[in-house]
Amino acid sequence: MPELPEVETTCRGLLPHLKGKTINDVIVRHHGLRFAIPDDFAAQLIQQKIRDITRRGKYLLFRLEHGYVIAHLGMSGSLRIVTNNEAPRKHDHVDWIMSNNKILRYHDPRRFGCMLWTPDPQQHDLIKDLGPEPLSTAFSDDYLFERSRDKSTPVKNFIMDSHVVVGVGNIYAAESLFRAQIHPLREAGRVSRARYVALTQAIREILSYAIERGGTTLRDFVNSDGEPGYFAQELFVYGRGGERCLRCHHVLKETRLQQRSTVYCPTCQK
DNA sequence: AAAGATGCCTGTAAGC
DNA sequence: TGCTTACAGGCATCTT
Repeated sequence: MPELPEVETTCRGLLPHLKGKTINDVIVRHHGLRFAIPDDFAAQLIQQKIRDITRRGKYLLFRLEHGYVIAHLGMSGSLRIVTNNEAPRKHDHVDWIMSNNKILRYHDPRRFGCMLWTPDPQQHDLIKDLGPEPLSTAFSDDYLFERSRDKSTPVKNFIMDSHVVVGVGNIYAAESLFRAQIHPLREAGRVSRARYVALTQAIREILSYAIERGGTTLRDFVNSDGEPGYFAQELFVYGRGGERCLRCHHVLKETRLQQRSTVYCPTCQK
């Protein structure tokens, strides 16, 4: 499941292969992604240079000469650079054939991702109301506290809302709440300022560490599958329901929030 | 307006 | 062994 660190790593990995190159052709083998790829998608891209690739939340933004492509990897998507005309495999839904004979190949078994052209992503419905980047100064120590005062939703739901802050998926929500010792079911509006400062810190640290690690692990996007950049051996609670807390050795509890498995330590997290 | 529920998908694991 | 079923989850969108 690509979380923000994997998307950032993808962005950095693709850029040197694609920046300044022209899209010579686009092959859509399966248009049924989260949002159907329209028939004129290829025509909107062909003969355009890729000026830049950036990330907003978990969205990748390809800046072309005219407009942008917004891409999302959903939970099973990946983008990689293919050389030597390697034959497409199952679930390789889209290829961009580039002027340097490389191919940008989109692979997504569950097809929860998307790929679409837009004149201006800042005005696009998917992008325009997103919360701040967790690694930016806009995600200040006081931000979550101020935004949460009238919220009765569980704090885990609150921090996973991309309109509040982007890039905190299920894994990192669980891990950051554990690190900040906050119970995931606690009402967002009833978490103190000091504890939100700790939570903000935890989110920043965990995400930047994962990006750092993702960068060294994924190295290059040529002929390699972009495997997740988080590391099971470094998870304190996610996927460990029923096992013992690594901090206090009590048994970790598991419940469901927004149909998502939610693991926490009832002793450490209040 | 806010919060909870739903649906999109398929690979994997568990159960019979 | 082979079949069936449950589960995983980002996030837009629908319902309450």
